Amino acid sequence: MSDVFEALAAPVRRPILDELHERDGQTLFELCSRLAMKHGVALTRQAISQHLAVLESAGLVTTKRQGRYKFHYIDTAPLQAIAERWPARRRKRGRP
Amino acid sequence: MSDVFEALAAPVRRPILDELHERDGQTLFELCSRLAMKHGVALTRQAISQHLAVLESAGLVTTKRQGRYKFHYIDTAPLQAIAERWPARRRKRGRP
DNA sequence: TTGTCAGGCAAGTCACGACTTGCATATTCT
DNA sequence: AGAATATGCAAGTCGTGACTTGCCTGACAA
Repeated sequence: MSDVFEALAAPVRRPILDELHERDGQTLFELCSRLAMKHGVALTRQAISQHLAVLESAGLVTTKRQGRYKFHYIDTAPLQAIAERWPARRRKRGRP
Repeated sequence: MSDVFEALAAPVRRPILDELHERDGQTLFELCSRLAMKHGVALTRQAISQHLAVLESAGLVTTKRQGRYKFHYIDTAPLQAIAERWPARRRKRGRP
């Protein structure tokens, strides 16, 4: 589970999740072009591929191979677990 | 808000939040000893201090100065926002 | 005032992660 | 078969962040 935090650390990986959240099941090339267009991400294909590998090993992205294509799907389950690790508390005293 | 992710990236900073979540309003020295005891964190006081500064600038920790003591409080509000950025979706197709 | 305790500032080292470049593999099309 | 497409592997560079060390500031007590 600690992989999730490190996966979200890099600023580029958040737009990747945004993209997959908006349009699930994209291929690597698809993601590259859409990230460049809408999110201003100017990275090589290999860079995006490495980021996807990190996200996948963190459980935030699952993949499905089909012929020469590899489709990427977002999995938001680990993200929900973050908020549950430190549940909201009542305020003990007034702090500005 | 992107500071929150970078703040959570370092593995040592998560036990710090755990400690503050369990016992809110600790001082720096208090945190150091308790982290060493219960979480096996063997870091210098300055290291913990720097981590607390990162957590504070990310909005995850607030502080209150009182005499020569500085009390630290956890703020879980930014953590809830993480889960809301990528809301859970219905599964589009069966993926293992 | 002098000593002690809590915390802060600054600079330096060091390792790890992010990107790139270059080549290799596998699948589909003609 | 051969070319084009989609992706993977490996090594190398480079910057940034995590820790430490050393000294300084401010508050309280004797």
